Amino acid sequence: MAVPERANSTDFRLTPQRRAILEAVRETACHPDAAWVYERVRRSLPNISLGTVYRNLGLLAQEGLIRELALDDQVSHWDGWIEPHDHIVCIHCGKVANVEVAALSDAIDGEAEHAAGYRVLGYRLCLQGICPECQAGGKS
Amino acid sequence: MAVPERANSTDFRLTPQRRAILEAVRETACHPDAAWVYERVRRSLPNISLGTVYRNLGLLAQEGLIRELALDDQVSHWDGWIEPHDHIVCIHCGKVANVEVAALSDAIDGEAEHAAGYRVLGYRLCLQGICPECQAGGKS
DNA sequence: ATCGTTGCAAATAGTTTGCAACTAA
DNA sequence: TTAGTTGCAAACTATTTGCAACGAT
Repeated sequence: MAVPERANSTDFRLTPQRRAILEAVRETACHPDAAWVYERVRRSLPNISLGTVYRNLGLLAQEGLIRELALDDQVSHWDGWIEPHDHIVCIHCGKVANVEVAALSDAIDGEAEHAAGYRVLGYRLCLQGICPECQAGGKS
Repeated sequence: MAVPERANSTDFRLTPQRRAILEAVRETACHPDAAWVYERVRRSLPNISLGTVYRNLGLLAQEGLIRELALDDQVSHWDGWIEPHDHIVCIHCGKVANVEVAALSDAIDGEAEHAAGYRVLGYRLCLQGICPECQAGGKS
């Protein structure tokens, strides 16, 4: 369960920019996109560029330190929690929460033989719903 | 099970462009993107513009005549089969096939109470795997 | 010295939009 | 004659890339 502190590649330097990006993604529960991370990191590193943020979000994910989310959005979102889990998106406000659908992995493995002859390696699941706040606000 | 021929809105005209786009999406099993549809439709309507294709893919989906896919791709894909079903993408060649994971809906409903207080309305599932052709081609 | 990394700016890809002309009821 | 639709082109958004300068080993 320990969060990796060290990257996989030997020649992957954890520069101040990368550390700040990693911390920004880890410290929030909001599943941010690149623009959010950019604004957040600029507080401590005002000269960082958006290109560097994009570059390093991808590289950090490649190193296994963060995860790219599979939301149905046209912008990429990122998650500092790298254990396998899924997400639910509020269709009203867009807020994202983590969900663990334990029974799902089994259900999917059980259905694998129906998968048109494909060998099934994994899945991406994203639930849609209404968050507690929007329910309270009278959204149906 | 009948495929709708008529759109939901009264003032939605099934113009030649729209009919051609609809037929193109329905006639193929390849789950095409806008560029593919554009090229296909240009055979019969050489002057159609890409903007019209984009516009009408969205409108046809809004009318319930086609579906937008929830693949993990940065480009939108479309499906003429509008009954609820999911998809599996080959991680080698990108080919998309339909899958029906019957047990899934129940499994997800059963897990709904764990969904961080959200009211669960639906889900998007996309399996990843290796297609028969790539398996035969020696891909692991 | 080397080689990964950065900031900047330009480029790219996919998609959307404004608008005048067109078209069917 | 009106309201929806089209083709065109420009605009837009998210992201990627080329490159010279920088910096840690």
